[in-house]
This record gives sequence, structure tokens and C-alpha cells, in this order.
Amino acid sequence: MKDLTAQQSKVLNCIEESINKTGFPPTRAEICQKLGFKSPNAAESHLRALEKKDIISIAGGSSRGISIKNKKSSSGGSVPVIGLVAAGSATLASENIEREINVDPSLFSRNVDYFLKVKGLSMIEDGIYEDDLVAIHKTNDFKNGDLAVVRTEDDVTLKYIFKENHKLLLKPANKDFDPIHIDL
Amino acid sequence: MKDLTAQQSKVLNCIEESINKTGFPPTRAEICQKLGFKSPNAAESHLRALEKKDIISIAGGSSRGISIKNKKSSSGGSVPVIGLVAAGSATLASENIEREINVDPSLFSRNVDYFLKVKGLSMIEDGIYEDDLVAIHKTNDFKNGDLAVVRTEDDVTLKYIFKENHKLLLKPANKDFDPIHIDL
DNA sequence: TTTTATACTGTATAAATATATAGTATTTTT
DNA sequence: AAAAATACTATATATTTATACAGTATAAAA
Repeated sequence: MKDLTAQQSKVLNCIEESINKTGFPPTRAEICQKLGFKSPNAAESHLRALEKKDIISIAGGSSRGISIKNKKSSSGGSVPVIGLVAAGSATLASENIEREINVDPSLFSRNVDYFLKVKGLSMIEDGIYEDDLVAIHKTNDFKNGDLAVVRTEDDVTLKYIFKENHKLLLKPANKDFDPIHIDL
Repeated sequence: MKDLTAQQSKVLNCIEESINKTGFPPTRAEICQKLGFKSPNAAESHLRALEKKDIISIAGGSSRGISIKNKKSSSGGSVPVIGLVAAGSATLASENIEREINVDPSLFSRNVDYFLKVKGLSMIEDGIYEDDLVAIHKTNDFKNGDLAVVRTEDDVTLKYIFKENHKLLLKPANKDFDPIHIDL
């Protein structure tokens, strides 16, 4: 796949967010509003660039006619498995990849960027056990109560994420630990 | 959930099909075209009825602003497990339900109506093993190559379904069996 | 029996939306 | 050095689309 520019990624992200939040793709005007463009043609040309790179398809003559071409391979894409390391950042760098597994992308409602293997028993209350694989979708778009990978200075854990006014509340599934509040 | 009328179900199905095929919801005019209505208000009033019954939500003032409210319960819906019976029809009748399991609906890209437990080894070539659970989504909307539950007179099996002109081709995963052709 | 819901046709229109054209400027590729 | 891609502003417009209003008819609920 051809690389996307920073702006093209933002537009793609904007489309994903719209579909996740509203259930349908954005208009040109909505993309402009979200990304601060002042001309509808700014969105239009980015969309055409994404179409040329085969990332999206645009249905001519119909409103909100944007769809994301994500079904990469027909018989299951390969997704890396990353061990849940205790400290440091879990990146997609090859030294962190344990193995690759094949999954049917249509099994999940969102694109799976990678899997994390669960260490420890902190999620047992939610039916997530040691060595289970957690499918991770990278996004900035979350809803209250979503289970997220939280990366602090000295830990990588799974926590439920809530947004309250100008604070982030991170709630662990294990009741032995207290919720964490973060100012924005 | 309140029951839907036959027409309302057709409209809901039409919306699902549009989202599955194109990636975005239909317009009033498109619903009319698909279902043979001659007035846009026919679609409009069905949509308002579906909205009143809390099946869909309609974003005012925006085109294609239809989204299906499917995230029934926030902490995982209960989905029945049906044994894959060798003969007869596998219905949702209580005598066929083996047990109920809780799943996170957002795990799957489509609504899961029920699970089927796999019997026999015919799907081994595709990584589907005996006693595996197959998540089933009831729909009339399929693409070539989709894996479907096929119910013939004396069998209920999983087969790959292809549509060719006026024929249906049912391809078993097990190469010991021949594909089946059906005239429409 | 009266009301409410269902199930449409037909017409109209304001608003939403895609999309073209004309520019300018910067960066990347050839 | 020239061409192509990126990254926009600004303006305009044909078309799409939601949505309201006026009817007609039937079935179901109160």
C-alpha cells in the first residue's frame, strides 16, 4: 500500500470517526469543519488522492458516498501478535512481534491493527484470562466505557476509559486497584 | 422490542443491505426504488415508524442520516446456541437451544442471531473444527464466496455460496464432495 | 365507533451536497 | 530544470436529498 501523507491520514481518520460515531460517512463540508479547512475543495482533493491510492472509493453523484476499502485480502489478513510488555512502549517494531496469525478481517467490526497477549490476572473479572489475545484497533475515537490499552510511564495495561468534562477516568477491571484520574 | 410490520422489516433490510453493499445508508428515493414505492413519503413514513420503535435513528438535516440502533445491551447481549441438527430445520424454537452465551456485540461486524455448533469434520480445510461455534447472521443479502448455512431437505451444512446468472453454486469446503448447482 | 397506526400516491421546495473551475504556493519526483 | 503531486482558498452551481403538505384507503386498537 502506498504511504499516506499526514493530511490524508487525518482525512481518513475523520471518515472512520464519522462512520463510528454517526453510522455514515461525512460530507466534504463536515471534513472541512473537523479539520479546519475553509474550502470544500480541500476535502475533495484529499478524497480524490485517497481514492487514487485505493484507500477509499467514492460513489459519484451520491451524497456521503465514501466507503473505506479495508477488506485487504480475501482469505484473511495477517495480523502481528505483540507481547504485553511490562514497561516501555509496545510498538509495531519487529523485535516486539511474537508471531503472526491469520484472521478473517470481517470477523471484527473494526480493523485489527495488532493483538496483545494478556499477562497477569487483572482482567479476570471481565472474562479476560492470562495469555488471551486482545484485538487492538488503533484510533483516537473512543466512547465512554470502551476498553482501551493505556500506556503510562511504567506500565501497559487494559483499562476502561471514561471522559468526564476535562478529566479522563481510567477504571481497572480489578477492584483491588483504584480508578485513576487524569487532567487534560 | 416492539414487533415490526412486514413492510417495516423490508425497509430495515433495505437499509442493512445498503450499508453492507455500499458502506453508507440509503436515501428515501433509493428505498423507494428498491421496494417499488412511487412516493418518497412512503419511505419517509416507514423510517419514522422505525425511529419511533427505536430500531433506527434519523439525523435531521443530513443526507443518508440513518443509523441502525443495534447495540442492544451495553455489557454484551445473550445469543442462543443451536446444535447443528442433521435433519429438519434449525429454528430458534426453545427445544433446539442448547444454551445461551454472552458475547460483546461489537466484536462482530454484523448482528449475531445465533450460534451453530459444528458437527463432523467437513470444514477442517478451512480451520473450522468439530464443536466450534459459528456465528450466524440472518440475511438475504450475500456476496459470492460467503460462507452460509444451507438447509436442504435432509441436511443442514455450511457451504460457500456463489451466484452465477440464474444458478446457485454451493461449494463445500471438503473436496471429497462435489459442488451443488441449483436452478433459480 | 372513533381514533390511531399502517400504507401508500403525488407534488413541491428549501437545504444539503457533490463537483467543477480558477487561483496560489510549496514540496517531491523525474 | 521541468513536471507532477500536495495543500490549500474562493466562488459557483446543478443535482441530490430531506422533508413538509395534501390526499386516499385499510386495518387495528381504544
